[in-house]
Amino acid sequence: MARPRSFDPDDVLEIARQVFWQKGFQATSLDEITAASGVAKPSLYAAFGDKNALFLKVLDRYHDGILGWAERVLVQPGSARDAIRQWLIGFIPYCSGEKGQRGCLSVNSLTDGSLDQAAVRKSIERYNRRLEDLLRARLRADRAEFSRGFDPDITAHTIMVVHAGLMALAHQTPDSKRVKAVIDQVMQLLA
Amino acid sequence: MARPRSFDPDDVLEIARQVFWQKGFQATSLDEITAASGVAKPSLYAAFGDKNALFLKVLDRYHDGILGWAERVLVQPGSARDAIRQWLIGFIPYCSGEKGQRGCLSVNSLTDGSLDQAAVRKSIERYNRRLEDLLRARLRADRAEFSRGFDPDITAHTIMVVHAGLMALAHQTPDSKRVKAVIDQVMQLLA
DNA sequence: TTTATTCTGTACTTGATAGTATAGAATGGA
DNA sequence: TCCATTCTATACTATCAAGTACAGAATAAA
Repeated sequence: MARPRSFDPDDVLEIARQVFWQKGFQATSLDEITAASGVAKPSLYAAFGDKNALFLKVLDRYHDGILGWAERVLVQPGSARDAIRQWLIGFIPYCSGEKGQRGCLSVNSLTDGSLDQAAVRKSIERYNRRLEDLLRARLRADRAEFSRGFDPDITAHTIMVVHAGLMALAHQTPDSKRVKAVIDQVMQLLA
Repeated sequence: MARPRSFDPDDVLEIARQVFWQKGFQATSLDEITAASGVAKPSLYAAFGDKNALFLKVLDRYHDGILGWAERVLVQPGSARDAIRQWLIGFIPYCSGEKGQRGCLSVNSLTDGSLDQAAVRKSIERYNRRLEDLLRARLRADRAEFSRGFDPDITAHTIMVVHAGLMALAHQTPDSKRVKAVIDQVMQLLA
């Protein structure tokens, strides 16, 4: 029995994500989000809270999206090798070429010294922990694939490091072939 | 025949580096650098130019420091394996524990979307290129160490990716043992 | 149609910061 | 001692962004 909201919050989060992703948290003003979304500041504040809270919602949404996809890919039947390889290959469009230039919102935020808000750190830590858990679980489950000395725990972490490195260097717009070659080489560790 | 400068520019660059490194470019105000260095803004502007120029000088100085060290370590006698291993091991104090929390100034700047100033990109690209060149040159020179299928070029790039990944994840203050385990595992690729 | 309620848009306040004007201080030479 | 020159410190301006007050618009129920 009141005036309904004139925008879809999820649409605005999607637009805000693009702006934050492109320019980073600090450099993004709410006026830019207003301009991009057509939603004025008071409505943004009413719907999402202040700038920090809005960013946190955007980041969580971003994490959920990637985690959902990872859960699907990393649990598929077949060998652990193939599942993990496919998972890494799936990042290539996002860490090479023009599109890769923005890198990964999560890695960008992690390396942003101005974002020491505890909540942002927590969100990223949780995200990384869950990804690594998925990798480790799969490697442990299919341990029979690998040689005797194989260590699923360290390997899971190494893959996380490689993933973060690819996303960091994505800002230099590497060629997708180059990225693929790195992934192929790292996959040698799963043996 | 005029009043001499009352500060050593190199000292100020060192202090500015610490502040920029801790908080990032955007979040660092010149007032903070003034407070940390004791040098007032007009003197900073006279000596270094505006904030962008100051940051660029800081970043170049940072790059030169690491490159100097890399040149020494990566050219030392013995096997390429040992040289590269030692080089990676040398980063451990900077990408683990309390001290590692700030990460790497170069990686942090690379992933900072607000820093699309061409000059900063160039500086980082040049730095990464020179590091990768050093790695590649050493791997090529000692190719005899490795098996027939070994590819020095891709391996050099993979090491750069791992390096960037370690520096990105450094912000989560990993245990140094964990970092060392990753390095040990990646060194398996040099065989 | 009226009304309570919630949303929206304009315009404002407040605070922070990049960059600078200007006056005065410190130096080496005449 | 005095002066030309260059540096320094205070204080200022201008700009920009976060957050908000308030008036008016839109809805559903009565």
